[in-house]
Formats: sequence, structure tokens, C-alpha cells
Amino acid sequence: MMEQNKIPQATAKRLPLYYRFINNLNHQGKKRVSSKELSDAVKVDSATIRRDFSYFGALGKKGYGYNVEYLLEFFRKTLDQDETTEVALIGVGNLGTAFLHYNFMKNNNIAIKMAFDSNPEKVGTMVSDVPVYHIEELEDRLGDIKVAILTIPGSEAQPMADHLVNRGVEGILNFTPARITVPKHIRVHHIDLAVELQALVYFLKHYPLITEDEEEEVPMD
Amino acid sequence: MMEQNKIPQATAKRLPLYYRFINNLNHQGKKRVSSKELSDAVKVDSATIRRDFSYFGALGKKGYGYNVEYLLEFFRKTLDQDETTEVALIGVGNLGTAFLHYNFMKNNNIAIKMAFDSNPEKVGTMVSDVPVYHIEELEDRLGDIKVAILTIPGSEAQPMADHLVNRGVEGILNFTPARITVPKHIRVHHIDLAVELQALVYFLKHYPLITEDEEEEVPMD
DNA sequence: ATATAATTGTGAACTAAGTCACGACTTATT
DNA sequence: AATAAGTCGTGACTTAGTTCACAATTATAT
Ligand SMILES: NC(=O)c1ccc[n+]([C@@H]2O[C@H](COP(=O)([O-])OP(=O)(O)OC[C@H]3O[C@@H](n4cnc5c(N)ncnc54)[C@H](O)[C@@H]3O)[C@@H](O)[C@H]2O)c1
Ligand SMILES: NC(=O)c1ccc[n+]([C@@H]2O[C@H](COP(=O)([O-])OP(=O)(O)OC[C@H]3O[C@@H](n4cnc5c(N)ncnc54)[C@H](O)[C@@H]3O)[C@@H](O)[C@H]2O)c1
Repeated sequence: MMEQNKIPQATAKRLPLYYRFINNLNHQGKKRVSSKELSDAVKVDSATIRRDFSYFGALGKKGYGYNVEYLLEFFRKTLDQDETTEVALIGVGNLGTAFLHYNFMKNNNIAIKMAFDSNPEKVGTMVSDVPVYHIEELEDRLGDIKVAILTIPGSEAQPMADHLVNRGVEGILNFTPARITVPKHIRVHHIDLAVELQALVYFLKHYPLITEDEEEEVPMD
Repeated sequence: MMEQNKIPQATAKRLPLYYRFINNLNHQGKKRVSSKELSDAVKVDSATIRRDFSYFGALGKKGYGYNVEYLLEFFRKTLDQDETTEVALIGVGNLGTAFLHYNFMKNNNIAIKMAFDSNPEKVGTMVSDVPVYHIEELEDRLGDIKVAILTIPGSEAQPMADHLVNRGVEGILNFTPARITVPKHIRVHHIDLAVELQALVYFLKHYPLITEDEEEEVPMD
């Protein structure tokens, strides 16, 4: 823990993306890849990719590129893909159910281990092999799970966050519109889908049109 | 419609968030608000909020703060909250269905007007009053909708994006893991939920705990 | 009236992220 | 062996975003 303290956050956020694409390349049987090729695939400037990788040392070879297998192995370790991360989901509604149906194991080695809801009709069911418990069982059931996905109504978000933190949760992926307050050592990522949509609309209307003379990038082969 | 071209993207992305909270304040009957109060609510530094607002001119009064009603009215116009933005959703699966059930009108004045799927079992149904058409009807049905939400398998994303662009779509909210290539004048926002989750896990393990002597909050996005 | 407290708007400083461009090295070709 | 082409890693630079800190202004208390 904490060995590489100096990696920029922007870089850290791109690592899972790189990992997935390197994984794809490996499955395609590709042995080497250049920052330029990777750039075309993930739509990140090739210099940025080289810079990102360089924070971890010299992963590539000049004039050659990167060895796919080596890169994959390296990121697998760096992203802790060996041990499965267990996650709990709070709120088995529309969004929560969608997440429960999704297989985060495949590429990410993350497993939603259990879900909680306050609605008695949902409690006791299984959704894609994930058991749904009553929210009052949180204390007893949560175990040492450190990450929670929050898909409950916004009004419930703050008290639930407090509760989760008391129970030992250290990371929360918050899909509610509420901006929750937590102790400093707890990490919260907000994903506000309505804001994302509205921001897209705003950009469309106010940041228009680079004229379309210029050609497009080449998709990955 | 493109008056203020120089607003930083980071600022633009916060506008919908500000708008929602100002709206809340107004509903609570609050008449004035300071950047400090707003800061506590949305978890954005108060100087950043003042800076953001200042790009639009002097919206507040020194020693007083901001008039809630005025601010609300201003952002309502700035974010084009008068005219409803119509959106199409492509792929009525787990995630798509969750979105169809959500009311983006309430705070955002955005309406998912129609949905498309290739699965005959879904075609012809209504999900939360939104009609689901066959994807082959896209040509005929789409009309002048300019924004699409993409919730189809990753393998379909690129061809579908091409198709949408040909049909006049200018903004795509892409939930698939595929990074799509589009002409320069088309705006794509990627929301990659698996990456978000994995990034959260990575941060938890590698960016530990600011100690008590350090006062700053952990960044939240 | 006057003093005190609150609060904006912004120049300046700072921090973070992204890009350029080139030397060093690898591989392929002739 | 020599040459050409490809590619990394990184110092220097550029751009974007955030925060500090304070004069100017407004509101409130005495
Ligand atoms: N669905 C979307 O597309 C969408 C879009 C933007 C934002 N959101 C936000 O995501 C969150 C979830 O949205 P949704 O559409 O899934 O809502 P939903 O109403 O379908 O689901 C909420 C679930 O949480 C459960 N719940 C309520 N209080 C609880 C509590 N105290 N403890 C445990 N469970 C509780 C409910 O029983 C329900 O099953 C909301 O905050 C919503 O604003 C959703
Ligand atoms: N569900 C999640 O939690 C989650 C998490 C991360 C990423 N994603 C991504 O989001 C996307 C959607 O996920 P999902 O879980 O809703 O998948 P899903 O399989 O439930 O839904 C996909 C839908 O798209 C339809 N479809 C397939 N090809 C189509 C085409 N050519 N035209 C129109 N419709 C077509 C299918 O019939 C289906 O209804 C996927 O790319 C997935 O990788 C989902």
C-alpha cells in the first residue's frame, strides 16, 4: 500500500482503461504495441500514455514499443487484479438492479457480494446470484467489505453514508444527486447521471463546431 | 446561443450541479446565499464557485452574497431550461431500462422521447411512457433529435455511433466500454461504470489517508 | 454615525495536467 | 555494415484549473 504515492490522479483514472485494452490486445494474440496504437484505441494522446506509463518506470523499449504480456502482467499487479474486491450495493431499484445484472468480475475482478434494500418485497430475493438483505441487517452481514455502491434516493444518502462509514466502509460510489459529507479518510466518487446528461447538452449548445474539414483518427486494427 | 465561448470546461460541468442546488434553496424559501454556504452544499471550494460565477459577470453583491431568485433565473436561462431537450436511448437492456424509468424532466428538462432496440421482444413495448422502436426504424423515427444515450453492447457501439452521426446526432452519452471514433464536430461523453468502480478501488488502496495534521479534504471526483 | 462583520470579484500565485520535440535506442532493410 | 524507420522516455514548455488573499462594498450592531 502507498508505494507509488506520486502518480497523478488523472493518470490513476486512466489505468483501468489501459488495462482493459491491453487485455483485449493480449486476447487477440498481439505481442507488442506502441503508444500510438494504444492512443488510437483509447483516444488518449500518445505522449500522455508514455508519460502515464513512465510514472511506473521504463515499461517499454525504445524503438520497439511495449511488450503486451509484460504490460498486462504489470498492470494486473498494479491494479490488484489478483484479489477479488468485494463490494456491497445499497438500494435495489432501477439502477441498482442494472448493476447487479452486470458482471464486473470479467474485466475488473470486482464482485458485488450482497445487496441491501428497505423494501420488504425485495428482501430475500436473489438478483443474478446476489442476495438482497434488509438494510437493517447491514451490521450483521457486511463483514469487512470496504466499498459500497449507493443507489438509493438522494434523501437517504447522507444518513446511509454515515452508517456505512461507521460500519467500516472506506469507499463509496455515489449515484444519488446528494453530495455527501464524510470524514477525510473516506473516499467518495460521485456519478451524477442527470448532471452528465445536462452537461452534454450544455456543451452541445455552447461549445459548438470545430468545422469538419479535418480527417478522423484511424480505429484500432 | 454561443455567447460565452470562453467558459472553462471544468466550470461548465459544474453548472448543472449549481443549478440543482440553487433550485433546492429556492424551494426552501431561501432568499440569499453566500459562496461559502453553496460550497458546503456542493463540496466545491468557495473561491472556485465565485470564480465560476464571475465568468458570467458580477452575479452577486459584495458583503451580501447572491440573490437566490436572480441566480436561479440566470442559470435557468444559461442552461436553456426553458426548452425541453429531447433525447433518444439506444439499447433497452438493464441500464437502458433504468434510465427510461428515471424522470430527467424534473430537474433537468430533458426528456427521453423514444428508445430503440434490436430485440423483437422489446420492440413495440412502452417503458415509462417511452415507446420502444426497432433499431431499423431509426431513420424514420428519430426526427431532429440531437442527443443519444448509448446502452448497447460494446461491440455494437462503433457502427451504431456511425449510424447516429449520419442521422444527424451531435451528442452521444456512451455507456459502453468501447471508445468510439466520431467526426470532430460530434461530442461524445464516456461514462464507463466499470472503470469508475475500479478507479475507486485503486484510489482506496494506493492513495491512503491524509493524516490529522493535514486539514484538506480528499478530492471527491 | 461609526465601527464591525460579512462577502464578493479578481490579480497573482500556485498546482495539475497535457503536449512538443528530440536524444537514445531497437529493429528492419539493403 | 550501414542506413532508415520506428519508438520510448523525458526535459522543457504550454495550457487548464484552483486557491490565496485583499480591496471594495454591503449589512448589521451599538
Ligand atoms: N435511474 C436513473 O436513471 C437515475 C438517473 C440519475 C440519478 N439517479 C439516482 O440514483 C438513485 C437510484 O435511482 P433509482 O432509479 O434506482 O431509484 P429507485 O427508486 O428505483 O431505487 C431506490 C431503491 O432504494 C431503496 N431504498 C430506499 N430507501 C432505502 C434505505 N434507506 N435503505 C435501503 N434501501 C432503500 C428502495 O426500496 C428502492 O429499491 C437515486 O438517488 C436517483 O436520483 C438515477
Ligand atoms: N449494466 C451495468 O451495470 C453496466 C456496467 C458497466 C458497463 N455497462 C455497459 O453498458 C452497456 C449496456 O449494458 P446492459 O447491462 O444494459 O446490457 P444489456 O445486454 O442488458 O442491454 C443491451 C441491450 O441492447 C440491445 N441491443 C443489442 N444490439 C443492439 C443494436 N445493434 N441495436 C439496438 N439495440 C441493440 C439488446 O437487445 C439489449 O436490450 C454495455 O455496453 C455494458 O458493457 C453496463
